[in-house]
Amino acid sequence: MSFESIDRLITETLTELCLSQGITRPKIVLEIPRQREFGDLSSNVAMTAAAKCGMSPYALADKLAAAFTTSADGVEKVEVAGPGFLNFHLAPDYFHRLLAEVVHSPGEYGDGDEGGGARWLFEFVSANPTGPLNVVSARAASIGDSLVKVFRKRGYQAESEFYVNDGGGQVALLGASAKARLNEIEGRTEVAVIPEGGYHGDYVIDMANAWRTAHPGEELPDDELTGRWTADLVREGQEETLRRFRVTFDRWFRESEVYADDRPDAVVRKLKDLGLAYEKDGALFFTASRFGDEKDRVLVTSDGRFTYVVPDLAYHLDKRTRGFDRAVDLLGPDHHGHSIQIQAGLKALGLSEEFLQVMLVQQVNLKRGGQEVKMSKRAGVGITLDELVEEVGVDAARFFFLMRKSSSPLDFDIDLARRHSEDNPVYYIQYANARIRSILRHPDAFEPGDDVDLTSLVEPEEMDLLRAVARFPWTLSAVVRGIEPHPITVYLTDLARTFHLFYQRRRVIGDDRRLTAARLTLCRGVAGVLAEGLRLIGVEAPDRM
RNA sequence: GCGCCCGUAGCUCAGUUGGACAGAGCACAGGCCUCCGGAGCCUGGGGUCGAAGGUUCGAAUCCUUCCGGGCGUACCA
Repeated sequence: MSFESIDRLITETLTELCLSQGITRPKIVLEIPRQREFGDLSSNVAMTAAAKCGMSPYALADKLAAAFTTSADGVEKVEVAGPGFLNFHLAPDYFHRLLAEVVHSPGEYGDGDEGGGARWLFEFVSANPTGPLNVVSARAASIGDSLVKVFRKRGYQAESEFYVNDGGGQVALLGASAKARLNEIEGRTEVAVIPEGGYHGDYVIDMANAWRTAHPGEELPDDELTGRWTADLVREGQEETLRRFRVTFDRWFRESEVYADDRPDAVVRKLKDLGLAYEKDGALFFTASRFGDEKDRVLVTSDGRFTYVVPDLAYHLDKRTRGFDRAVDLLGPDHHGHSIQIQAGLKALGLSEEFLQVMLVQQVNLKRGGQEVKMSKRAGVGITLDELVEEVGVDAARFFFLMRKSSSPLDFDIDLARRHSEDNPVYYIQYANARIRSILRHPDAFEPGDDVDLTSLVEPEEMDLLRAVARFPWTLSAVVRGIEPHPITVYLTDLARTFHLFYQRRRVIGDDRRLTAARLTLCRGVAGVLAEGLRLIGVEAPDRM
């Protein structure tokens, strides 16, 4: 009997007992209790529904429990405990069958259909093409990529997108900076001044040199053209960096594409038509304060240019037009004000408030030797994603970025991340997998076969492992509910720990062939879940370390 | 001022859409390799869940206020 069928039987029984009466089924029906003695699953329905059913929690719980003792297979016993909890103890057989499924197709274990094919677009990183990616982008890349993978696994049509801001003033500033660098290289020092707020990083020198190589002897174009050319190069570098970080995007969407059909104009026109825009001080304002913003916002500046929010609104409308049911934006903490503007704008333009979900990914504090490592992309100093990966490796970096909830600032301990030792959680998990693979490689190991008899798996360490395996789909479901991949790292650490304990106390390969076969199968199942879990967070699961 | 995020063990953090005596790692103290990988395991001490009210059968979790910390608050993107 599965979670779902228990859920169903509770609902049916409840309906029978309390009859219609317009009673709505309580929300939380089943959970995995913290304490082992409370069973494998527990339910609080008796307490939440007691008043509505006109019974005491105990009386209701007893009646519900009775429904199970008669008809449920897979459920070993149902107890009423505490203030009225229903505790379900599942039979070992339930877990044995589950394990057989896992081993049969480990890549499909944890698949779900709660998405129902809904189309979700995840936009993340979306860094300006004006410099190398920094570590906040790296964190967003880890989070976004994992979300897409998990959402797909749970039945969503999830896609990833990188929005390239190649149209703004920052790009022209990059162009001016590159020109200054080129002038500097070629000895025209009197015009080799990087403008106020420009880009000082060494990569700009590389860009200048690249320009010269590509255009020998040519005059320098204006800032904007130089900027666009340079930005293209920077963007390619970002894509390459992300590829090395094992993050690829379904689409790179350029701001310039938004301009193609004069869509920013259309946005402004529509807001005007709706009477939600007005002129003041020579600029055009949007009545954002009527849609939850703290004040009205400028759409068109007094010198006739669109502010950032206009093409961005057009871009988000485009997401809807392309047929996405929901859009999720992962933004840096400095974009908070902007996200409110976008939400207000989309609401004004008639989109439902649920359409866009903004997740603010909090900052990353790099620490080395106990000291904070400061960074500033615009000044060209600090740690880039490339440098971080070179120092700690992709596996550690991706895992560390998911060790905290994305809404919490993350302290990234570089020393710990590069340490290949027991206190590094990445290796702790990978080690569990490598250990299993090593057992499976053992000369006395064998292929248990599909009809393996698992009934001998009854020891506490074995049951703990089976329960941990059973929690995997549960964990993924939590990721989807919270739009937050962090539970995966917590889960994998726990699964690895449970395995290490099992390994320490129970020998897999022994004289009893039936028991050996069962335990080999258990090992394969655990390794399968570890590998699939690691895949979802972009971390490798090596057979040897 | 306003907005968002965060205050849980000495340190870093879990705590599943409120649930049954608050968990883990690190650090500290002690133990475990004839035997499938010791990158591992076991035992132990440690917490008025920032504070005070409120809602509830039940609160670390929800509401209010306060205290403390971080970030943001542009006719930049």
